[in-house]
Amino acid sequence: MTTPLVIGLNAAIVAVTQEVPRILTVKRPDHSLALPGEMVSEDGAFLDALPFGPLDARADPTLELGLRGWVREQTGIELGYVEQLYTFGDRNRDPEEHEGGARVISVAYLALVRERQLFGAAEASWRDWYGYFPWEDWRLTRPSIIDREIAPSLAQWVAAASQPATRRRCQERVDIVFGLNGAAWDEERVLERYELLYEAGFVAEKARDRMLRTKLQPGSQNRHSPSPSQTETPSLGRPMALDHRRILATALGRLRGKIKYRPVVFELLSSTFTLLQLQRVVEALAGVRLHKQNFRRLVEKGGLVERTGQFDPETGGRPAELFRFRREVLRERLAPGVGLPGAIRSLES
Amino acid sequence: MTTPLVIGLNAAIVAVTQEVPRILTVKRPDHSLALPGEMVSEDGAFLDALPFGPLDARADPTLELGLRGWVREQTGIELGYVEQLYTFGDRNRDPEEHEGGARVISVAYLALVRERQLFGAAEASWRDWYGYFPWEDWRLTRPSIIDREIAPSLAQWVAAASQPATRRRCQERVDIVFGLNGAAWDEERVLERYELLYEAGFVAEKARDRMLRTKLQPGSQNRHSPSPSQTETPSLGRPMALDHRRILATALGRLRGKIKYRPVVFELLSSTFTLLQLQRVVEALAGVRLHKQNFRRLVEKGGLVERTGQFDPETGGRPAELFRFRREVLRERLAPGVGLPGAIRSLES
DNA sequence: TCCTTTATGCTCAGCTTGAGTATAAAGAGC
DNA sequence: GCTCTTTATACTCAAGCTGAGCATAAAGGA
Repeated sequence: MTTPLVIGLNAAIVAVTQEVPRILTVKRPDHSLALPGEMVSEDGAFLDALPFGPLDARADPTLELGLRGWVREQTGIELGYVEQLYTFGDRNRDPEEHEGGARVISVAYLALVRERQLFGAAEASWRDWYGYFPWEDWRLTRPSIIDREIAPSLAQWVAAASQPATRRRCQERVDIVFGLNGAAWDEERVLERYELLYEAGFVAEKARDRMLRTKLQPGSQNRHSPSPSQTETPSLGRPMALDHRRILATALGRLRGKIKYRPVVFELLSSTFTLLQLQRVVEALAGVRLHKQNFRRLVEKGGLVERTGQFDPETGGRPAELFRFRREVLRERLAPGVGLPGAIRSLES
Repeated sequence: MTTPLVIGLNAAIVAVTQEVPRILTVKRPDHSLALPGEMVSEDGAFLDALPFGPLDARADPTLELGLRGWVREQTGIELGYVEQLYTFGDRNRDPEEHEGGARVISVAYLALVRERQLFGAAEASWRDWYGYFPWEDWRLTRPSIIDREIAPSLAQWVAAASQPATRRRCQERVDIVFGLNGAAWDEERVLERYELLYEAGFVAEKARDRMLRTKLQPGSQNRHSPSPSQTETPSLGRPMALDHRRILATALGRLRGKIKYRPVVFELLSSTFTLLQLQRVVEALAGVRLHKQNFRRLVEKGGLVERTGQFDPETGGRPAELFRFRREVLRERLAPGVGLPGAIRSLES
């Protein structure tokens, strides 16, 4: 009767150590290796994957509890801050497994953990997330990969479109999304950038998915507006298993948005910190450098932190005062709803 | 082996007509009627429900396409703007159906449609969403239900807590969430408000769920910190089936947030409109009155609209110019990322 | 013509933001 | 000790945005 269904629970578990944002990955056998003419990850037989576990429909009372449960089992990490991200349900998300049978719907979560911790069972490791998205780190300089590879490749892709109107739309999209030709870089558009590269065929996942899909359904023709130049398609960024890089891009974009209006960064910091440490973590997430004095002004005036009176002598220069997060703001935050033009409080209009 | 799983697709379909925000509901037989001593909706044998359809794991290539498909079938509405909201997966979301068997995970979507439209099959109707959340409409005045019913009821609930510390925390939460005792009203906290009322036992769904749950699992004791005074528990707002009011609250909160930073309101308006019409729609969604001149300044300076040169003579006073949405802003929006203190564009820090 | 109603333009003070300048406090080298 | 380097932190200033209101314009009706 009904096709069997599996609910997968994926976690993008984020930590920041030494100014490097990291994501917890596990090794997953590369099923595509069995096929001929297949792109293979550098490591050979394994691909990076986000920690994954199926929902136990009988035992897990809640999706989130299910997630916490097997993350604990699998990595020894007790998750703190957890937030549901998105539910991925496209068919052929997972063209490899379950070929005959079950369809996998994945509910993805974002989790923030405080510092890197040791973990137990599975073959897990922390990886710099900019390894997967080298074009996202603008802290030191505009990433060279953009001008060296992305822009030319995408230009080719745009040029390959037959209709002039299509070409214009594609060009516009490329410019907006990657901040080219005068458009500003918007650090939140992580997912849009990844999806554009995927569509254009410049990430390894695209080629892999196409190959697997045609193998599974030999009759199906997929028509993408402009098709990538088949000559030397670059493979940008480190690939992941299945659609996990898409999930990670979603997580990254969401997190970059969220730190701007909710005090979630503190989940990543130890209980006391200097303002520069705080700033560095925000910068690591946002992939952008910030103005120090203004940052400190904002944070202090926002009542987000309070002084401890203690100092960190390890700064190299004048010792920095240690601060702690003021949990009270969670309750105070009276008007996080900035944005409505002139919300009338007095109701006498 | 595995408990059977069903993926449900729920849609909160929103339209605004004559300054009333409406939600598309269908009638659903009230399964709890079969039980003794049950709270019943005013209509008797039926409860309002959000349109719902199961995912066809074999046929639907995408969750969103599945949703669009059966919304078309069921109501004749062709959805335009659709956005995934949240995935609800708690066990006992649906204590009525599937008692022996399947667990239902619901992926909820928010959809915006342009004006009210006619529809085809099922018994569907548009309802003022403030019927479900009478405390959310602050346009004319602070809703009287807050001081008349909510505040006293919640005060009782707080007082019922045994621990002083618990009492303090609950009081704080009540104040923040409902804007009492000096806290400001935050129109985005729709879900928090509903959940607080649910926890405290002042919405009909709580009593119903509790009854059904204890009936299904007679042994289970649920312990909520303070339990509601069993005397005369009010039933605030019109109830819905299952957890649909929770889903609706999620939709409302999300929409109220989104209109502030993405031009989605225009999905609800016809192609040309006066600025006051635009403002009224925003106000209907936000549940708050806005300052007219400042609203128009913001909208115009933001480049969101352009004049048509035509005028609407139906205003009652001086005719208002008709505007249209400038689709280009979708491409322009160069820096929607307001919020990072001093993002350094020049990268020379 | 006057009044009412809505539309629209303009002002003004207070606050926030972006970008600096200036000063303080530590350690290292002499 | 003094000087240099390094980082921390305080303070300034102009530009722009926000909240609130005043003023004028253009219609219809008494």
